[in-house]
Amino acid sequence: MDSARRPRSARGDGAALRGEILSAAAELLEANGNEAAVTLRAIAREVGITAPAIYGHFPDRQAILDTVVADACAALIARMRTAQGETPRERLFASCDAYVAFAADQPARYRVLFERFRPSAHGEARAALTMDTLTGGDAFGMLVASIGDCIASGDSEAAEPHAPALAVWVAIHGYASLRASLPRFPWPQERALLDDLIARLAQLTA
Amino acid sequence: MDSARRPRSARGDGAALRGEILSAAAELLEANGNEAAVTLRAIAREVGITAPAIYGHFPDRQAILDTVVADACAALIARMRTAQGETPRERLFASCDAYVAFAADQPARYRVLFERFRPSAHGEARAALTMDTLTGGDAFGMLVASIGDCIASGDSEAAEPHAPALAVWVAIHGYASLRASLPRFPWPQERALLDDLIARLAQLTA
DNA sequence: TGTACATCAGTGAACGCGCGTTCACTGATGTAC
DNA sequence: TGTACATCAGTGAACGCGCGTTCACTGATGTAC
Repeated sequence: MDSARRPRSARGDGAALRGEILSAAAELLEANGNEAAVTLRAIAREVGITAPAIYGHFPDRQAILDTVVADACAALIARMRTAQGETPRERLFASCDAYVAFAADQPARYRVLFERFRPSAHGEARAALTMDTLTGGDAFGMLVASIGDCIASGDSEAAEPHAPALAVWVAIHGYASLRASLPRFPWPQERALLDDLIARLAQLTA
Repeated sequence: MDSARRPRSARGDGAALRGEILSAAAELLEANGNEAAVTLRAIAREVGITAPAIYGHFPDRQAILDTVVADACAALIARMRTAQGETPRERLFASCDAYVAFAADQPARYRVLFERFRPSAHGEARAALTMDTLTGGDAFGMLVASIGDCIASGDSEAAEPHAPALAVWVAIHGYASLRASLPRFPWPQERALLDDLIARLAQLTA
């Protein structure tokens, strides 16, 4: 609740407010854990402007949420893409780590990401485009490729990469979601569980 | 949107409305997919009464949502408990099936169930009691017991049941959540994926 | 160099809406005498 | 058997609130002549 008034941007820097609006929206989303808390008035309070000033940068409230989610999606993919590793096996673990770390760092955005794919009662699923991005050539595609590399190098005993990649995705999604939902559950220490899920489902060799 | 007015209950049957309120709340939750849609006025419209009539049966709006979630939690556990099977292995599959089927039938309630465990910014996590119920002696405990039986019968190669049970829980939660979130994803047919997850993570013998 | 003007980056007041909740009430129905 | 009364199961009007969005505006700043 930053009640201080924000100094007006200089002449050419009107676009600076756009970024502050998006940051505030993301912050409100993470702090409250639900989209309903991200109101134009709450954003305005956070940024230190009045609510109508937002309309200079976004056509309506929904556009802000759409952008926050699209940015989060891009960030997740970027994070997976830059995951490093010496061997195919290490690259697979690094990609999964990046995925899980993203969900741990930005749990509300991670959750809202998936809520947006679900076709709603009113109108079609939002961000259908981002679904293709996530499941098509990118996040899921990277898992398939990574497991394909493990098969080629002999690190995985799987016959083909698609089915194991889907199994791994389901498992790391479950891991990320459940850890976020049940922080008080006595989770095993370190990475034992996550590594076990990946190793068994990607059919890695001992 | 049932706009017909509901006939007044007979003298002793005032409690009948309570059930109709809970059904309408659950229906609104499933139809809209979010808690915000479950308003007292929407419930009243659905049932065919006026909103203040609800206060005869629940102290406030939150109590209705709490009850819907608690009922869902009890239904999930009951469904798992009545899952049948000839062998330990079949009983494990049947329990997991029951879990996944519940999430598929009542996706919004399943999701909200977990949202409630998450400690929120304002106040502590609601329904901490139900968390113990779900993770303690019941849903998770049933998985542990079931895998323990598989180990005893030689159906599982695991050394102990706790870690595999957690892995299986994570995986079937991921499976249930992801299928609900991405209904348009090209999921493999039949039960191939789910069975594979369970078999590998519970370390079942071939 | 001075000045009129256009533009930019917002403000402040107001609108109509649906919401949770309260309050006083109403009309049917059972019970006591 | 009749009647006064208590109780039950709600209704209807109203409250204050925060919301998304609109509208007319304002004051600083750059630009043309």
